[in-house]
Amino acid sequence: MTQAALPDRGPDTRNRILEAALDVFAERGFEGASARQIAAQAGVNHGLIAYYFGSKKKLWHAAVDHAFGDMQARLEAALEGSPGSDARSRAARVIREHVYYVARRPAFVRLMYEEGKRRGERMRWIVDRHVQPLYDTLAELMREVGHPLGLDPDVSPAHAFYVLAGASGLIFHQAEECRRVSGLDPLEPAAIEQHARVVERLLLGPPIEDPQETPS
Amino acid sequence: MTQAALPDRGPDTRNRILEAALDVFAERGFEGASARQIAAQAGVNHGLIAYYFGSKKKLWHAAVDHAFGDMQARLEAALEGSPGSDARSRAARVIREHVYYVARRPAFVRLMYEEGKRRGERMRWIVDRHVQPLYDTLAELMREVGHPLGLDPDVSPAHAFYVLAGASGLIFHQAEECRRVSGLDPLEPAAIEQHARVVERLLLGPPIEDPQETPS
DNA sequence: GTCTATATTATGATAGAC
DNA sequence: GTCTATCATAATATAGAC
Repeated sequence: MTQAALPDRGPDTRNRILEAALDVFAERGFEGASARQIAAQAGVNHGLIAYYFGSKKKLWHAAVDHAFGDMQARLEAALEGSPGSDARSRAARVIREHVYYVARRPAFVRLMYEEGKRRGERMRWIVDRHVQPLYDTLAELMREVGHPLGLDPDVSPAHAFYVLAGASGLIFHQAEECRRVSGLDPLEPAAIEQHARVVERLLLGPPIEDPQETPS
Repeated sequence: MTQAALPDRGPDTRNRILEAALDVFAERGFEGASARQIAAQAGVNHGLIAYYFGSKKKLWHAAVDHAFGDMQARLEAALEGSPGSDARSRAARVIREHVYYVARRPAFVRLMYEEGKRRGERMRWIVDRHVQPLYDTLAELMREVGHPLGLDPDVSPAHAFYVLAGASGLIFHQAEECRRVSGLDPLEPAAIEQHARVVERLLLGPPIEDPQETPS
């Protein structure tokens, strides 16, 4: 049961560091995060970061890859899970899946917002490796769905992409602020469901079918 | 003309530090920003920060107050500038004003996103002093406009508030990422106007009047 | 009002004991 | 695999010269 205090817990230690790194990098940014702080949050000695990852920079790369692992699998499942349905239904599934994913991992959104705002090698790396495939998938899906935002076909999909990303994610990115300013805890299940409904309706218009099932 | 290299330029030096502080705090966060870096960007000696503001913390407070000065004046002007018009028109003016403001001062959005994600005294200070009045104004405006998002009256205005803030601001917050992933420069005038149209239509539905004038 | 010098602390990285 | 000790560097803040 309580094997955490024993030695020889290598794989577990490595994962604990990766999870802690996502949280701390997301909260403080790469420069603001200290390796000692990540180690403390993971409950391990700070020397182990060098042992497992070599440097703070390599730890950051590993943490981002780790975080995108889940998400891509979930989005692909949402897209392929309903193969026969129409574009609007698949778009609705993707939107709901995204809202629920983001609500469950606010640190993921914070890291994305943090790194996307600054030119530099980390931004280029994360965009080319992870954001670009997402963007292409979403742009294709929006093309199929027929521009429900009233966009002309020659308008860049970037507007819709960032409207979706911002409308979905900011309330969870700013969860603490939201609590203080409005009294609403956006991480409450009812609030997550409400936000998913708002974003889906916003981007796709009123539902024309039965409501989608709640992502697990 | 070129008085910048002479001594006794007190008020100018102070303002240069405030503008540089907004940029650097927005980009690196409070902890990640160094007073030396702010001084370097302002083109002044780093000792002057202690002279004018006493500490990095007090400089941060002053920079935030300075940044909110503009914005509140602009939003009030947008609300009061068309006293006779209906709620939808005033909401459209506020939304367009907000999109244009955010596009022109991405550092402002970055600082708001940066500080809103973390519990702490800076978040409490900025919310109580600046965000809360904005939220109350927007919530009242949305109540008047009749919940165009299809929200029930008992749904928290927080959903719409963060949908608006995220949909409006993220593309400018992530301007560098947007350029790389899509090729679109969101700070181009045509892109700003396009984004304002998308967000207005998204939140308020298709326009029923003549198009609003472009904010100056 | 501007700048230099320095005290103190914290960081990333490494070497080596167990 | 894990932990302690240590080094070189960079940060904030302060004191004080001009």
